[in-house]
Amino acid sequence: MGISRKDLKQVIVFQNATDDDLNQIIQNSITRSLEEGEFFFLQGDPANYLYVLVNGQVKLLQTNPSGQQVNLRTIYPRQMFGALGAVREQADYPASAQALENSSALAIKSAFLHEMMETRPYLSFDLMKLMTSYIQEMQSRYRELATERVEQRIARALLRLTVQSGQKVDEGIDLAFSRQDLAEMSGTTLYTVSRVLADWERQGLIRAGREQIHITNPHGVVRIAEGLEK
Amino acid sequence: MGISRKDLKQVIVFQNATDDDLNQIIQNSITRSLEEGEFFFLQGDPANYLYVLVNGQVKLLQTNPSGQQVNLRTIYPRQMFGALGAVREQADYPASAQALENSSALAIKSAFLHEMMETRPYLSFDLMKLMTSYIQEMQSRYRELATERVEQRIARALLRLTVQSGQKVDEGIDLAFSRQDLAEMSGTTLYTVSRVLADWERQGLIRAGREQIHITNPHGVVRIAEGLEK
DNA sequence: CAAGTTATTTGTGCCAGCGCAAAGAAACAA
DNA sequence: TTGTTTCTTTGCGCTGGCACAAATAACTTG
Repeated sequence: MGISRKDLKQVIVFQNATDDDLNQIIQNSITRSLEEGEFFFLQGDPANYLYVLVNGQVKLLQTNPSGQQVNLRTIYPRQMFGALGAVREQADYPASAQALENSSALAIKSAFLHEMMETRPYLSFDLMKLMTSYIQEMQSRYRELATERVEQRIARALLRLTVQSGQKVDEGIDLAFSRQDLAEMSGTTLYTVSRVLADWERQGLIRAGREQIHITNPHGVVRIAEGLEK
Repeated sequence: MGISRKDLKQVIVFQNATDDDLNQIIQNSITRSLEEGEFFFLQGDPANYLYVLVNGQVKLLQTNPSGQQVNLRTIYPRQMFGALGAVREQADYPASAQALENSSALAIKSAFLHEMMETRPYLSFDLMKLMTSYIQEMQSRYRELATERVEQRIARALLRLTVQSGQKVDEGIDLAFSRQDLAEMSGTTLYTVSRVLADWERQGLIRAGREQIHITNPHGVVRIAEGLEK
């Protein structure tokens, strides 16, 4: 199952690409399909390809020498990942990309995009916009981790997920993530996440189940995220 | 005191610029000189200018709604800062830039660079390289903050500073930073930094004074940063 | 449906690191 | 020199959140 020009045009970085450009990109790429749990690439691998997720869900994570890992971001369809390598030659991926469910992605040769960018300003330009948003997000998350307490960070993680993937439901929002996921996203442990969620459930803010969270009172969660509640 | 083409060429982002480009940049910019403690811009201001530091030292910091702040990075001469606004129109600075000592910087109109980039691929390209390095650094720091303990983070902060600004001395490295600075850089409090440094001094790793740290045993600090010591 | 696997909850103990406060030391001013 | 400011140290109490372990609970598989 391939990807059409029209699909590719939905990708933020390619929104200004010409049809001819898109065709070239498609010609210089292949589709990779992975099962849940498999990796598109590992931290430290040479960054020879960049990816556009076609379907599924992919987690970007970084591991430190002693094996602990943190979630950097979750990738949804039509988003690009692994693009850092297209900018510097001979770069290595600074993070790993793991499929959270069966996923397929378009793999574009880094060197090819690199070359295209040298003659197509709009492309670098759109990629830069993407990068600035990453920088800002990482800066905010860094600040949050440094200055905010766990409850607040978990609330923020939930809200971020809501924006990215939660389907709005009349009486709340449904999310499908494990305590472990949440812990990695908010820089804490699954034990703490479990306790906090149990607490919120008692307060009637959410209803929690196995690998899913239903936010019944989004406003209350926002208040916690903002640090308005103690 | 102005800045010459030759100086500007030292700036990483402008390394591939033509003389004509550099002249244009100089013509579309002004020099701003600030006293210690003053701000080039504040978080939330419209990002109308980007800066190239000519001399002095500038701290980029982010503040949360309740006023706590974290250090994002320190800028040294010939480095660019506040560039995010050149990419998105109508952007606001996501952080504040404060002069750590009397400093002067070349202020370039964001809109002007924006325009230049539309016709000069090399420019966006070099700026992208800079951005990727920021992203990677923020990702690492985020991971460190999430998974490493205070001692380790302080050691890393010291090493980062060593690379950026420390003059190598035969028997060690001299750094001029306050406990407060170190605390903001490693996401902790000045009390903790003070205690940790006192401890290291007892172990003979460093000698510490008011606003300065002399690393006598760099290798030992590296070991702590790597997490090899308990 | 029984057994196995994976996710979650919860109790308990513990300590790293925070926050406050107060005192000391260095730098600066006049 | 003496006061003032700024930076640093240190004692002390406190607690948020971690670590481990064990019990549930939910899902999967044959």
